[in-house]
Amino acid sequence: MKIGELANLSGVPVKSVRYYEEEGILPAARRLANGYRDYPKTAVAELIFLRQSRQFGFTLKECRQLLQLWRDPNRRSAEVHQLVVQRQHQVEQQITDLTAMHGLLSNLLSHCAADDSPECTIIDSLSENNHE
Amino acid sequence: MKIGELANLSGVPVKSVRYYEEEGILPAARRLANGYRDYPKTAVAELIFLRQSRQFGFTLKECRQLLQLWRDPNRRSAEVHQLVVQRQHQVEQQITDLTAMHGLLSNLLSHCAADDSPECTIIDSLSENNHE
DNA sequence: CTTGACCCTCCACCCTTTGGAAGGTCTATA
DNA sequence: TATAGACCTTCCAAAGGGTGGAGGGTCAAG
Repeated sequence: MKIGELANLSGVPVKSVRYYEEEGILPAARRLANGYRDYPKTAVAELIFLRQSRQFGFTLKECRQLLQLWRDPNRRSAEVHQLVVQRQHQVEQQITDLTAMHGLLSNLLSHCAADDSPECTIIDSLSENNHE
Repeated sequence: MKIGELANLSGVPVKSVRYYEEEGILPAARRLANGYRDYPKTAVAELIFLRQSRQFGFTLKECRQLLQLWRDPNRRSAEVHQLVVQRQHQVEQQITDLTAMHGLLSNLLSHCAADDSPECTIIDSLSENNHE
């Protein structure tokens, strides 16, 4: 299977497949006589797994670990679980941060006249030094 | 005022100040005879405003707009308001996305045995093709 | 005269992709 | 047979928002 078909079947862009190979996330593909990359059928599942992992926000490094576990028939599911828990914590942290930010933005918005005058409580708030 | 003092007073790293200048977010600083950048006192407030805006998640492009409004005595506060509303929407979208992701991750975690066996429902779920 | 704290510029890297240029290869059709 | 067009290849650059370091200049105190 050539890279275009793999990309189609997996939903991962051709460019990304090549990038993953370059980064060592995927093993270097076999080559046909003309230099084209040649993939086995199993590569499709691998790429799908990779795409799904990325969608869950795992970095490529984490995806590499996940892929290694995916390929390892002797993996311990606890290890996979651990990686997901870690990711879950990051997501929670991000939600916390964004929620706080949302509150602060609401605060800014609620005090602003939002008219044609130059007086602007938002500008004023952003000018305050929260440093130190 | 030299760049180090400006950095100290504003809480923005020296490197970043130079980067902002290079990116055209800040006007090019005057230079002393020895080539050192020389800032007026007002630059401190400018940098503080910039730092605060960045903390609210505005991109540098948006910060440039905000800074222009900040400097403009004839600004319309409605325009500032608009930028903040936009940012607020982005934050809401991100929270929505992350919350959905959090739910999916919880789902993954709840079904995984997390022990020494290789059977792993997480791996299985990530292998499913949600594409097309 | 040296030390140390500043300052300068320029280059490279982080991460993940995407776009494009320049070129090779294969198949189908005129 | 020529050529179009759909593939494939590699390499370089851009994006955002900085950060780190090399290599060098400047200045005040000791």
